[in-house]
Amino acid sequence: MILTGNSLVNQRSHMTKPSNGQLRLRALRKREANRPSARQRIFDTASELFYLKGIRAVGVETIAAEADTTKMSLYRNFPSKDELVAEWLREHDATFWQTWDAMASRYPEDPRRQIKAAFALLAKHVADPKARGCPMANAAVEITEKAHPARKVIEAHKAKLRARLVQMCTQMGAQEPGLLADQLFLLMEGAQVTIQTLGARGPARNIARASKMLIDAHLRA
Amino acid sequence: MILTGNSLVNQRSHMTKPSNGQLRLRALRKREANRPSARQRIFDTASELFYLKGIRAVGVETIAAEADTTKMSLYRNFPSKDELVAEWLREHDATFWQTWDAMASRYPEDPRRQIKAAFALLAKHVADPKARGCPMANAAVEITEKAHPARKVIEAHKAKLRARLVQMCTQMGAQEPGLLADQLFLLMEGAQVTIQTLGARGPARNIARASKMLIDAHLRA
DNA sequence: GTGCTATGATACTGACCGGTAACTCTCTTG
DNA sequence: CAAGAGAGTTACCGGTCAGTATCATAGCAC
Repeated sequence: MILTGNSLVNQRSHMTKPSNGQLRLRALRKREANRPSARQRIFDTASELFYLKGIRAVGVETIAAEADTTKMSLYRNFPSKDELVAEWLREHDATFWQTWDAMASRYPEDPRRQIKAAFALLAKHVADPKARGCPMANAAVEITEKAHPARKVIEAHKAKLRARLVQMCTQMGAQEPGLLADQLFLLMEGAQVTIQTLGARGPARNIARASKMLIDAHLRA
Repeated sequence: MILTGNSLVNQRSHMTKPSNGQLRLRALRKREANRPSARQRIFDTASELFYLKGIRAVGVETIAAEADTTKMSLYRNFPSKDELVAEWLREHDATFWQTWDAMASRYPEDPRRQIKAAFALLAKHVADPKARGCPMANAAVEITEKAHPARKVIEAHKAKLRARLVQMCTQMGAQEPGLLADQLFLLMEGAQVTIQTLGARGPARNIARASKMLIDAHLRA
């Protein structure tokens, strides 16, 4: 115990109280209508930071601070940073397929148009100067440990995408659907990775034409 | 100073000496004929570890230990870890173009064969189960800081590669050399990145056929 | 009111990070 | 033999890492 002026101040500083001004501020912020839960804020912040700065470059402390909460709330909602990363990718997988299926259902029975729409979406994403490629592929580059919980999410996602492409190419009547699907896959992955080295004005900007030409060549055969 | 038994032992422990056995071992290893310099060992070890485990995943201490030396030797030969990373990529750039030019000079005036040979090399690399894609592209994913010394190395490398492809496609007589070059570039980058998610049996294994078909389609036009 | 749940705040652990100081040893070159 | 360069060794620095313990508080349900 330390004697300060005429008041007793407990040495354990987690017992010291914030000023009244601070208290009122926090109370106000907490009462904000529709304020997302701590879990949601942490998840959203982590998703953004992982994508923009990279997984290893972002610490849990930074995530918590940026989400306007503390590390304890992070660890109350997620078992570990690795699991938070895996969760982020799981959610990305879910929304990816949601978008994909919505797009596909707009052109039922027309795989050609579906693929065209998919590449249009990709072209749009790849033209965004803030984009930093595919979260899955980037994570695969950063995470080399075979046992990391995110790895199976990544591999499953990419395997599913490849299978979908094969399916579409088959429906389209391509003579070598496997080859065409892989070619399209390589174009997609290439576009996402090149924007990180040559930007939106690099090879990625030709992604739509590139895919069209490839499909035409296959269907001509 | 501490009195231990009847001998004076300086408290500063960096003055404590290793056992005679340790000394003899180190002396022997040091005298090994043709043992590369500390700098070389550090550089080689760092290159391998950065590539296989990732840049951020490898600490300077680990590099030094794996190179059978210490951190001090690392910092005597390289100003910082960031510069060591940049050096690694600079060397990769140099050997890349050495290989490329050697390959190109084997088929002078025949850009078609040159490209075929380039993709054959890529196919071989991509089939290696230990390969982890392109060091440049991987580094670009890991390094998000705009000021990092490695960034300009990466961007210059990829820009040069793209320019070379355009040049070759032009020589080949393609009607849209820029488009063909970008398509080939996307295939290359895609192949390197997909082996990290779907392995050598993924889409990357069709890289040679994919490029051939693309070139054929362009030349037919 | 009384709990209960979610959240907040702070301090702490042990490990590791990149980077440096200070000193010793050995080999080479003159 | 002397001088210098290259290399090795250990301890240390301040900072950050992921993860935990402990207590406080605010809102809600009953």
